[in-house]
Amino acid sequence: MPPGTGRADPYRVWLSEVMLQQTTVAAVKNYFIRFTTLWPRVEDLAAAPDAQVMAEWAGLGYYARARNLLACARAVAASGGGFPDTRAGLLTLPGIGPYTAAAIAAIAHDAPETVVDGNVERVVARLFAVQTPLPAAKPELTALAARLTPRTRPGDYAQAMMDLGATICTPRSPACALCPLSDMCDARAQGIAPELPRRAPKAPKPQRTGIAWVARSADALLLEERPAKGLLGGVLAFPSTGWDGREMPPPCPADWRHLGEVRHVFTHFNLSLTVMAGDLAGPATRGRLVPLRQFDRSALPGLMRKVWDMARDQVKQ
DNA sequence: AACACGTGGGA
DNA sequence: TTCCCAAGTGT
Repeated sequence: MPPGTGRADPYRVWLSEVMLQQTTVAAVKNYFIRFTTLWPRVEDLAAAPDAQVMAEWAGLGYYARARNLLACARAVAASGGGFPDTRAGLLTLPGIGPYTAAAIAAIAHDAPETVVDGNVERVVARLFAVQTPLPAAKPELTALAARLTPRTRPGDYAQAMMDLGATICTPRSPACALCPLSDMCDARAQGIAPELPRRAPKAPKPQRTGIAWVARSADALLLEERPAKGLLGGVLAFPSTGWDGREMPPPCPADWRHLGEVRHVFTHFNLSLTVMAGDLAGPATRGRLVPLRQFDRSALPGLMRKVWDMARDQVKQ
C-alpha cells in the first residue's frame, strides 16, 4: 500500500495492534500470519470456536486479549457494518482502549488522531524534557503529543513516531546522533535523554509456589480449561493448585512421582511450580482426558509448556 | 488510582 | 543471574 492512502484493512490493523499490545514485533509475527491465514476476514474469526482461538493465541500471553478479540470480532460481525471508523466508535469495542482506537483510526482511516504508546511517551518525554515520572506523566505526555500530530498523513506520522522510539530513541542508549529530531530535543540539550522518561519505583515481585499434576491414562493426558477470568484465563492447562500456597488435593488418584520445579516469571510475581507425574488410577475430579494423538504442546501457555517439557519423557516413555 | 494480566529478548 | 521492559486494557 502506498504511504498515506489510509487504505489498510481495518481488520488487519486491529488484529496486529491488539497482538502488539505489550508485545514485541518478533513475538507477534508468526501469530499474525497464522491468524490471518486461518481467518482472513473478521467474519471468519467471529465464527471460530472459542477453544480454537485460545489455542492459537497460546504462548502470546495476556489471554484476556484473546477473549476480548473474539468478543470484538463477534460484535463487529454482528453489526454488519465492519469496524467503526472513528476513535469514539472503536473505543466502545472490547479490548480496544485509547491507544488501539487511535491507531486504527489513524492508520486504517487516516483520521488525525494522536497515537500514544510507550514509544511515543518516551520520545515526547525527551523532546520536552518532562521530569514527571510515569505513569502520572501520561496525561501531560498525551497533551504534548497531540500538539505534534499533523493533519496530513496522521497514520504514517504515528507509525514513524513509534518506529523512532523503537529504533533510535530507545530506552537505554538512544542514538541521538542519528535522530532527525535531535536539534529540537530538550533532553538531548540537557544531556539527560537516557534518563527519561522517569518512572515511579516498582514494587518487588513476591515469590509464589504451587503444584501441577501431569496425569496419564493409557494414551491420554488429563487437562483442563482454566477459568475464564483471571490468570491464564480460558487457556488449556495441566490441573494445578492455586499459587497462593494453599493445599489442594490432586485431580485424580495416582502414584505421584516428583519430577522437579518449573520457574516462571509473571508480570507481578515469580512462580516456582512443582511438577508431579503419575498414571491415572481412578476417576478424575477435574479436567478431561485428551488423547495424546490430539494433544498439541503449542495449545498450552508458556508456563504449561515448561511443565510438559519436564514431564514428556516420563509420560511418553 | 492502583493493580492484574504473559512472555521473551537484550544488556 | 538479574533486571528492564514492549505497539495497553479492564476493573
